[in-house]
Amino acid sequence: MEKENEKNIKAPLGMKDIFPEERQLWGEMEKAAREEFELSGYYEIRTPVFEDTRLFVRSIGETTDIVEKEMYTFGDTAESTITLRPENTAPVMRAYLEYELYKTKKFQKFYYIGPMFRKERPQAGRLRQFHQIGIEAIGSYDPLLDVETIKIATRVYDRLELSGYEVKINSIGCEKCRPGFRKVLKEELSKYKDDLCELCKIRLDRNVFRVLDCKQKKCKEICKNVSSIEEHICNDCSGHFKTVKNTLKDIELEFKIDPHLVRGLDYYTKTVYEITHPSMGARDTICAGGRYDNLISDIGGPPTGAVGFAAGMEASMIAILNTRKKEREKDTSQLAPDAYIVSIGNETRNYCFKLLNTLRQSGISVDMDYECRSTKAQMRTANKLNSRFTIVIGPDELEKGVIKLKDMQTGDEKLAEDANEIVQVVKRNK
RNA sequence: GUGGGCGUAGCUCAGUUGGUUAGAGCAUCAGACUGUGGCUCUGAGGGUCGGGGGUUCGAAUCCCCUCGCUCACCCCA
Repeated sequence: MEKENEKNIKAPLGMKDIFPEERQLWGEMEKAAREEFELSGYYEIRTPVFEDTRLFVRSIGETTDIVEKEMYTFGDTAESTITLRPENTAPVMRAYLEYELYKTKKFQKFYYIGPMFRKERPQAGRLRQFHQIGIEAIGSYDPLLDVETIKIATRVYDRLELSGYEVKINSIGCEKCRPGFRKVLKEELSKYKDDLCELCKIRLDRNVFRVLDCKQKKCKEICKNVSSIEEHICNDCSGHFKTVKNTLKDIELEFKIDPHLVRGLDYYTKTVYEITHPSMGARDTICAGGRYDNLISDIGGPPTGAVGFAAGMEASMIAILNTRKKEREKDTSQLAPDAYIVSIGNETRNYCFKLLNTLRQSGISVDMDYECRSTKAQMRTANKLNSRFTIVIGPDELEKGVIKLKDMQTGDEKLAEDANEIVQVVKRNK
């Protein structure tokens, strides 16, 4: 027991610290996403990380794994519990409903960025606290919006120089035609029941559609003999799907129809899509989305069409790093200060500190030594920080009232009259 | 929740059939005519070999348990 207590405290399982070097890529992703989203009229909404547990139970589906065993749920009041959001579509819909946005402006576009939580075993690109970037277009059934969201996702990835990703789409029907297809599928698959894997035998009753994306060879073979969703969806869904496909072609967006693409969350209807990347491990989806025309009515609102996607930031990042050149990873130029002040002798330190603040005031990023180290050590630090300039202040400079400026690229040194002159030179070289 | 793999210095790893004070590279720090970086050279610090128990004269090495990480499954971004 005592030994347990002596152990160093670590970050909780499946939760990661992000340090400055790698955070740069996070910033890049966020910037690319925000700019693309806003270019298309999507604006940021921030919802709480906690929600009433019932929101997720109703929207995601009571029998899904997420709700059954992966949610972080805590007691709130005596009667209610709150849950750390496992995804953000339901919270955004909740906000839309709660503020009755549909009354004043039915059609709205939002985007969000932030942490999500699912209590599962961590794996490559899959953590307990992970981050998603997503968009939601609420208040329309227009298939053009399905295409718009897909296009936006690809534009963000293009901007981040991710190559080789694949867009897969499918239609899973609506509440009218899905039950019929579910029944047919179950009947057809039951004929092969003995050959299905153990898991699929269970899925047969629990969630037939999941059999379609089983990875077992035998199950895959069997699925080839089964009729596809496309043959069974209603005219409305079929027409919608056709428009989506044709529009994607019109705007020359490459995609593949994947009849086995099934989503795990209950609220999806009609169009579902996924963006995958081959460089990943077994889990290759970096972005997934689709239409969810029943979600708002499921949680108590008026019938409202909606479509959107969520991209996993950690997963996307792995894909991006896999395709980028290695030099870019090491690029620390963003973290380098414009100048580093080397102070020689203790009596110069106060003067240096004043200069430091003057320069910062003028927009120059600058730092100095706080460990009273030798001149050589301070120079080494300036070099390691990749600082463009070094400012050297010793007793000589102090006495003459000048500032020595060294260009670390050329090695040239010169004397400046005052801080303002330093600012000019440094800014010229930015 | 289920299965596989792996835990030796801050990092990447060596470590022979069990055999003295456990090593290297990189990184860190310090020096090389004391006011100047990168390159080179020299040196230093840093490890209860994940933890606990067992076998043995002797364990990083063999056995058991445990914890951690990781990959995969279920499921999902």
